[in-house]
Amino acid sequence: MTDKQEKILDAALELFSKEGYNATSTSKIGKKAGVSEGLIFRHFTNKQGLLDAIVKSAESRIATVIMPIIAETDPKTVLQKAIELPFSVKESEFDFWRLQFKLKWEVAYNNPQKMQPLIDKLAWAFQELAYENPKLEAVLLNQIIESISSEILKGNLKQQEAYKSFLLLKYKL
Amino acid sequence: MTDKQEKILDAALELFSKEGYNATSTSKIGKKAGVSEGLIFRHFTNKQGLLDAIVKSAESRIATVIMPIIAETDPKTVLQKAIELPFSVKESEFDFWRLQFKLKWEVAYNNPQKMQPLIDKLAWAFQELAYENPKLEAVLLNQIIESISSEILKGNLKQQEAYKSFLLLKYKL
DNA sequence: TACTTTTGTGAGTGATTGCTCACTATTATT
DNA sequence: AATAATAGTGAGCAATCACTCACAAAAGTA
Repeated sequence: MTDKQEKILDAALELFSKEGYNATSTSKIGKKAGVSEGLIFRHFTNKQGLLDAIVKSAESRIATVIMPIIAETDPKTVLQKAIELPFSVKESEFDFWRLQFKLKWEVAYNNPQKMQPLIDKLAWAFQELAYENPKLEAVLLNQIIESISSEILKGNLKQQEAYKSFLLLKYKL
Repeated sequence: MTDKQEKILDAALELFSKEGYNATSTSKIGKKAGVSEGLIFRHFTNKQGLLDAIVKSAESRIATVIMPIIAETDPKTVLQKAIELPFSVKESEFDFWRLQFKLKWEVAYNNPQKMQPLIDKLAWAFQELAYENPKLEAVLLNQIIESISSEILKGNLKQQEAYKSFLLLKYKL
């Protein structure tokens, strides 16, 4: 991975995230990365290949975030950490996460369930805590977490601290 | 509103919803609508104007769906109707709703909070039912409703009936 | 009927798109 | 030092983009 390759990936991530995949031209990416347009195709074959590279690197990044929750052995802590997840996203990573959510609405990009391991762990936690319907509880909480994330990324969620406490209370944490 | 104008709007709605705004060319819209490309610009000025027309007609459509809930006087029925909302969307209207959700991620399109009246009504219902934090409860339930809707639109939500019952039970309805 | 307005066409516009390619600069291998 | 492989450039490609415009058909009005 050369220096310029990373510059290209960074520029593409920012532009795809802010303007969208189709609205971003390869010429814009080259300009933003300070690189000739042709180099993009040398390294990533085509525009889709550039997106693929970004998505691939995303998978490990997502795994990193989810891992500490999966590894947790106390069910209450699992829920707590899961709820706190969206509130702890750093602003420097907003571009990255915004792109992830955007891609969910792009038919072109086939979206595998990257959050499934987390859902499974949540189901386990709810089971341990003797909830009546642990699987559906897990699906619901995962939905809540994702929608909080997207609201935060869009800058729409006010009084985040109050909302976090409210949720923790709801799950008796 | 001429016959061909509606044909254009229908074609644009379907294409914007399925492929995305930027990925849809005006030539494709004209072809799908069975109309010369130039006619699009005669009636809607430019491509953005076409999207604007769709969005404008969307507002009344959304109001129609929300109205019966706003008009409801029994708090429990308000919650029940709100929860049932996403499960009752007809497949023939999927294109329309999918576009609404897609636009939320387009920076280009300035998104006013069309659901605010519903959130306010939910807050009122929770207040009536003596919930501790009615406003945050309303925000949460609205988020749940929206995320269920998007999961259904993406074809990702299995066992819908079980999930609906589960939610109704959670809110003691 | 004569005239005006609106609806509709389709060829044509310059700009931009994703991408190629002949070429040079740099780095790695022998 | 000579050779090979890789990294990088930028002009140029056909295709497509959103959009215009001169014109014809249809509809409305007198």
